[in-house]
Amino acid sequence: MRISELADSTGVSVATIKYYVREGLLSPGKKLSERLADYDDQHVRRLRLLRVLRDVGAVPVGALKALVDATQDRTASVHDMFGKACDALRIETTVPVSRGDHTRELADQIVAQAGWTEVRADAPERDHLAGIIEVILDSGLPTDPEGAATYLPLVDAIAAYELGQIDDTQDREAMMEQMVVGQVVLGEFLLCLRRLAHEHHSALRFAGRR
Amino acid sequence: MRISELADSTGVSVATIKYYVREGLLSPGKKLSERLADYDDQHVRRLRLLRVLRDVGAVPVGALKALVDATQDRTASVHDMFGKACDALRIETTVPVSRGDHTRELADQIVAQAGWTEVRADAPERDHLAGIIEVILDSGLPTDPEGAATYLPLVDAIAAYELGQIDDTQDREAMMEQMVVGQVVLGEFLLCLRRLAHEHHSALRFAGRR
DNA sequence: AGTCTAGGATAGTGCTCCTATCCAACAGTG
DNA sequence: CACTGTTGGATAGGAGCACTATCCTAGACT
Repeated sequence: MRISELADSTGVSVATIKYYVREGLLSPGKKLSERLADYDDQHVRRLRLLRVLRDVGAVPVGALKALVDATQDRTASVHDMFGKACDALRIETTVPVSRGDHTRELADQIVAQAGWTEVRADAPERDHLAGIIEVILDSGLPTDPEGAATYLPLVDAIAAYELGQIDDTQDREAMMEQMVVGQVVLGEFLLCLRRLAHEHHSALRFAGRR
Repeated sequence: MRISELADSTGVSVATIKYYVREGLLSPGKKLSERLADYDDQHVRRLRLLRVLRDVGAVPVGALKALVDATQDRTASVHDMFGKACDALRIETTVPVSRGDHTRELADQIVAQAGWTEVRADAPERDHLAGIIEVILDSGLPTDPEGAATYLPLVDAIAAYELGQIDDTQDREAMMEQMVVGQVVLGEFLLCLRRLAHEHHSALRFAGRR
């Protein structure tokens, strides 16, 4: 398959494909000659994946690169690979770097309380959680921070379900794809459902009120 | 309070404050004279809110404007106001406009199954859900689409809890603020917890595997 | 009286994600 | 074999967003 066919069958422009190749998101086609290369189904798959992540998840190109790199590293275990994927997909929102150890302690406490014993002690996600907690406390949200307890079993059930869906009879790359798409697309799905539920419950409570 | 003091006490630059005023995110200070205006605590609050939404939620400035406008419209009920907030906060990710009615039906079915009877029949969120479902089906995710059933009670519990936290003894604007911050910051909180849970469950399942 | 600052307008910056153009080297076609 | 068209590679250009910097003059403060 030549580059123009690849473009046609994915709906991504030739210029964009070249850009992705330059950025290392897509391997160059197998060179048939100096001026002709061959692309295969792998390229189609990869390109579709990249577009879904960008279109639905607004994943920045740099994060996509990190994802690709993580898949490439064949020395890492599947779990380490997933860990890198999580790190890459945590969109860099600016949460304050926790000004004290207090919120970090709270974060660790939450993880412990949830029973997530396998989370690395130095996972960047823990700091991120601490940052978010700090924002919550600062914002004067009426939410009692201990209310985290409400979330934990629910979130755990969701994550367990999602992980359970992964088909581990396939190869590394396919598993990574499932993990990443699941994280991004099902994340959107989740937030979308949540907004719908908000609308419903808000109606019950505030429908007539001015 | 003059503009420079407002800038100092919120950490937002004077130039940015002027920009926000221009964009209608912040009302101009009360003019004391042709060349001097007075800003008060309301401005500080608003500015802090805007920064949290942008920093944590990466909410685009245009969406912030929509949020402000929704708050301003005093003819709408609290519920309508919340509805507009939801619409504004649905970050415009490009999900395909459902190519058939099939996914839209699935979406409606899910809403019905969840028991969210109060969701408007023409809520844009329904179409968004349909789009996401379409992406899920297209991606060859191993997730059985009926698996939505797993999510519904969990999401419903989360949303009900969050709505329950809103303190309705306060005024419109304060309620809106709680709603919006809750949606954005607690949304981040939720996704962060979910990533942690993913790490835990992935470790249990794939720790040793290459 | 002189310096400083506010407010308003407008232009420019930095970043990201493409998109367009140019080029020489082939490939396929008659 | 000539001709048209496409390719990979390089590089420049452009759109959109969220600011940021500059300029200006009326008025405040000392």
